[in-house]
This record gives sequence, structure tokens and C-alpha cells, in this order.
Amino acid sequence: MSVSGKAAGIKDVALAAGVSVATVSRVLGNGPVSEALRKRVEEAVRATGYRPNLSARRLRSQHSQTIGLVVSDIRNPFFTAVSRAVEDAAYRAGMRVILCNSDENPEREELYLRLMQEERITGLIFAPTRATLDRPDGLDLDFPVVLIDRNAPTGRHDAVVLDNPRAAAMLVEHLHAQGYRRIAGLFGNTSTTGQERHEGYRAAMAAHGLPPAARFLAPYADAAEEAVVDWMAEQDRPEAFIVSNSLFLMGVVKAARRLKLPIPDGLAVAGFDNEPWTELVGPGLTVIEQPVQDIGRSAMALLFERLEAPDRPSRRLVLGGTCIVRGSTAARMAAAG
Amino acid sequence: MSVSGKAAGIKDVALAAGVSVATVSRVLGNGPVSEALRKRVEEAVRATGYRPNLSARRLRSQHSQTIGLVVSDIRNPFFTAVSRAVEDAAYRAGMRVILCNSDENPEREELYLRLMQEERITGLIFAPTRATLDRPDGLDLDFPVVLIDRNAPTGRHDAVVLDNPRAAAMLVEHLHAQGYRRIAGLFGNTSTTGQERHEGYRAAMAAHGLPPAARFLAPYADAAEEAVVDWMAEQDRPEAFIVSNSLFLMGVVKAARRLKLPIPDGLAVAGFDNEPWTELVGPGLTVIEQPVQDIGRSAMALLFERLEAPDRPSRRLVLGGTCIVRGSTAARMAAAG
DNA sequence: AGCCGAACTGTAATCGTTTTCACTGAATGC
DNA sequence: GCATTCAGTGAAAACGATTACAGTTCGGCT
Repeated sequence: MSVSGKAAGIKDVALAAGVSVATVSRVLGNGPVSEALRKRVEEAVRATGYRPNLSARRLRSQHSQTIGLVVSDIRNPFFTAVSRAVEDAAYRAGMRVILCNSDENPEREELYLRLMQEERITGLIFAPTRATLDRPDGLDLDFPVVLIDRNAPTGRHDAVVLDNPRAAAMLVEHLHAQGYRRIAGLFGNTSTTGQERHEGYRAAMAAHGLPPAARFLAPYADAAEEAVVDWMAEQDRPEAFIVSNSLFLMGVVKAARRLKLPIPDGLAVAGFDNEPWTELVGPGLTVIEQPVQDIGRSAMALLFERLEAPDRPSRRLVLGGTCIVRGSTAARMAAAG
Repeated sequence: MSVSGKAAGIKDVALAAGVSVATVSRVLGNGPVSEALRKRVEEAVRATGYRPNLSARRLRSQHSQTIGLVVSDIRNPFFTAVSRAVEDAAYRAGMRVILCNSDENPEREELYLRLMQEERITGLIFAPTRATLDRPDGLDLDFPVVLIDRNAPTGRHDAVVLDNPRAAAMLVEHLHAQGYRRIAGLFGNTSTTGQERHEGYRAAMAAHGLPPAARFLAPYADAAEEAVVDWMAEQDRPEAFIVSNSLFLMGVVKAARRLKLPIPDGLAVAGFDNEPWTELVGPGLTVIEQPVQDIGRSAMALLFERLEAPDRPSRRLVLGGTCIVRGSTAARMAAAG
């Protein structure tokens, strides 16, 4: 650490090493420099406590070495897990990550997209809100975009998503095999993910000749709780719920508790995202586990490929989920409907 | 959005508006410009789709308008909640946030601190690992630092922390009042937080003439699970556990389940962080709720005050926690020890 | 010996902004 | 009516790095 007042610049290093700034820059950037000078410069760097100024570097070299990551809910462990994977991959590639959280708020999201442009990011990994997805120019950006979790209907962008219909169908299959018939569904109304899961649910129910019964909710646990409480008061009350995210899972568990319905005998439930606590509540909750690690890594991989070949046609990577069976969907007891 | 190939710069805007670049810069930065020109420039900005280049702006103006946030575990909902609060406050002040996750890994942490310097951040909000805290020059950085969650023993830095000893003591008091006597403690060994909570635990136990029984663990749920399983096999097995974080809470619940001990009759438990799921497992888990929102906001406030008065003596803000009582610490049944 | 190319090195231009400084009119004060 | 301010404007100098270009040195080849 230098004792002088201001932070050392490349000029100070050059002076200390008795070379030109160009030479210093070259040893920093692995340019061709003789071993002797390289030694001297490295020594000077250490002595001055020099730290490159990334703003200057980025301005001059015209690439930011930065990738953006805009997620829709940072509290959702799915996204924190993905962002860790993305960050690891980025770091290994010598890139920085700017992580932003839109909170499902289109205005916030737009603000962050603008920020990304102003940062001149190299590429974006993006879980867009529905509003942005629906706007025809919502994804026309100055940099390559890889969508995660949510899918653009146009298919013009690279994307890596879960096989949502299949995953929802797996849950239906499982519940059906366990003896459940009146299976209801709760799906998020803010993302394509909810729609796709609903689609898989609907198809699987139809395949078994069962009537689907689905509702679409805002992404809050309370919404699910209320919906379940209401629903269970109706005639023909469901035996089981399939829900499309972990907030709803909480809501259903709360509702069951409020209604004093034991899980699974009073009410079975299955959902998405294998969060640590799903193992701990009640008899354990049956969930679809998403390959979060893979999703993050693959998104980065797609992004890098896109950067190398900007004109290659877009690709969608569809990953399978794993059904983690727990007590919340134990075989249905023979009982009166 | 311009149709031209390259992104528009301030020069293009100036050209389009028929003014000098200086004028454009001034309307962008609220400098003194006549109403007429301001109109023309704003129109030109819209027409060209101009977006400022933040690297250039930062380089020239010599302040980054960026604050750093280095947390030790992004999966910990405590930190995600804090970071949301920080980001909100920063955004309202027109600043950007760089969020980094050290994962309790000192090397990663150092790397990120270096990055912060290279980004020339305005200030840092920091939950340091113990290694960094113990190194005498670990917190000698080029910018103001506000510590959160963890506390430097030297007290040379601004900090906002929970009243950890008091919070742990609250749990002891509560358990004692509920009739528990053999109260064991599990504390994290990576942070000062664990130490402080242990200290409060120890003192409160002593105040009641109870013998303390504490162990320090690595921050994994499994570590806690094993510790509990082992411990419960010993003679003089604890009636209740106090744990210093939510990972340990999971571990204790898992252990209870493995040992077929009902909560709280077989084993009572209380911990920290009021995460949504703590309400749902077993009879509900008694926890200390931290004022996460407040912590984030206050950290930003301290940072801003420090920026305005760099030489003011350092200050520590100690916030109180709230004890959320749930079934996991229900009154002890009269039973054989 | 003389020439050529390879391997380094330094000078200076450049990246896209902000900001200093000088300058222009027009308005004000006497 | 003339000096004096003043608000608005533009030309050009930074900011701190990278990099194109032009030397310089040196070794090998003929």
C-alpha cells in the first residue's frame, strides 16, 4: 500500500519501474515484454499498491467483461442458486456479474435493462416478467440475451428452461398412482412457467380422464392459503393440490393447518423446488427438483456460444426435473370421498 | 432506437441537435441551459436512442456512484433480505450496488475486495469472514466500510449489528420460564456473531445458576444434526437446544426426527432468523427475528453519513431482536429427567 | 559487412464523457 | 452611453487506461 495521498495509477508504476506506461500495460495484459522488465514492473506494481481502474480499462478497450443477470425474485432460492452457478461460471471465464432483482415489477425491470445498456454489458441472462415478454420489442436489446426459467413465445432467443409440462405431468402421474383422483392445481399468474405447468397438468389429467381444476394466483403464499381455504369449503373438495412454486406450497401447508387437515390424509400436496425446508414440514413435501446448477451453467454456456457466433439460430435447452417423493403424497387411504 | 450500426454517443446527439457536446452533457446533468436548447437536445436524445456510457462517465467524473455489498452467504435469507433493503436505499439515492457473495471463503472475499477497489466504489457494506476480521489490516481499505452482522473487535469501523448477547439471553430466559433447565447451545464457529450469541447464552445460564453446555460448529445443517444425535446419546442429555442460525435449526429438527423425539416434549429448540418456513415445521419454531429491513437501511444511512464526514469517530448501531414464540418451546411437561 | 526480420519498447492517439475556461450578447447600473 | 455583470454556449483539456505505429536493438543470413 502506497503512502502517498492518491491511489497509484499506471503512470506512477511506470515511473517507479523506469519504463513507459505502454510497457506496464503490457505486463498487466500479458503482452510481449522481456523477462527483466516484467520483473521490474511487477515489483513496481507491488511497491505502489497499484490497482487498475476498471472504468478506464473498459472505456478504452471497449468491452466490459461483464454479464448481466436480471432475476425476478432474489428471495426465491431457485434464483439464488442459479445466480451462484452463473457467478461461478462467469468468474472462471474472467467476467464480472451484475445481479439485479426486478421483484416481478416491470418498471424496475425496465430500469435495470436500461442500466445494463449503460454498463455496456457483454450479454444478459434474464428471467423476464410477463409484461416484458408480452411486449413485442421487450427483448430487443443491444446485447445477446439468454432467457432462463421463463420462455419467450416467439422462440427468437436462446433459453434454458425446465421441461415444465413434463414436470407437472410427473406430479399428476405420481398422485394418480398413489390413488388420488380429485387433484387441483394452483399456478402463478405472472410467468409463462405457471402457464406451462398448468398445461402439463391439464394434459396429464385429461390422459387419465380426470377433470382438471386449476386456478391462477398472484405469487404470494397468502393468495394460495386463501384459495385453498375457500376451495376446501366447496362441495367436491380436492383430495390433493399441485402447486407451481414454493410460495404456494407454504400457502397450502398453512391452509391445511388452519383447516386442521392432516397431510396427506386430509389433503395431499406436491409442488416445485426442492428447498431444504420441504423435507422438514409435516411428513415431508413431495416436490420436483430443478437442476439449478445445470441451469446456471448452461445459461452461461449458451451465452458464450452466442457471443462467438452471433448469427447462429437460437436454441432452447430443456432440462428435466426430478421428482422427490415424500410423505405429503403417501398412498391415499381407502376412505369415504 | 437508432437504426445506425453503432450505439449513439454524446457526439451524435450534439450533431443531431445542432449544439456542442458540452451542452448535451449539461442538459443530461442539469447544468444551466436555455429552455429552447434543452428541448432540442432532449428531442435529439430520444431520436438517437442515446444511452450514456457509464464507464466514460465514471472515469471522467471520478466518482463511481456505486456501493459494494459483500455478504458471506447469499443463500441465507437474512442476507438476501438485507441486500434488498440496501439496494432499495441505494437506488433511491441514485447509486448502484455491486453484490458479491464470499461464501465464507476468505480467498473469494479477498478477490471481491480487490474488485471493489478496482471499481473504485464509493463505500462498502460488508459482512466479513472471521479470517479477514482477525487479520490486523484486513479492513484497511481505500473506501469507507460499514460492517453488518459481524463486528470488528477493534471497533474502528462503523457497524450495525444485532444485540446478539441480549438476543441469546432472551432465548435462555424464555426456555427457563417455560420450565427447561438443561439447555444446550450450538454456535457457528466462523463468525463473531456465533461468539457473541454464545456469550449471551453463557451469561444468562450463569444468571440462573445453570451450567452452560455449548459447542461450536461449522456452518452446515449436517454438523448440527450429527452434534445433536451424538449429544443426545450421552448421559445428562439436554432438554432444549439454542442454536445460532437457521442452518443449525434445520439440523436440530432433522436430528429430532431421526431420534424420533417429538418437539418440544422430547426436545425443545429455539434459534435465530424468522424465516417463513420456521412457522411450518412441527409445532412452529421459536426464533429471534432480526430487523433485517432496518439493518440494511441503517447500514446505508451510516455509510452516507460517513461519506459526508469522513473523520467523524466511528459508530456502532446495535439493534434489538424480537422473540417470536412458537410451539417448539412450549412449557415443559412434568416428566422424569 | 550489410541487410532483414524478430522481438521489444516508447510516443501518442484514442475511448466517451465531464468540466474548465474563454467568449458572446444582452441586460444592468451609473 | 459606457463599463460591468451575467447567463448561456462552445472549444479543448482532462480522466486512466489500451493499442497502433514507429523506432531501436540484436542476431542470423548471405
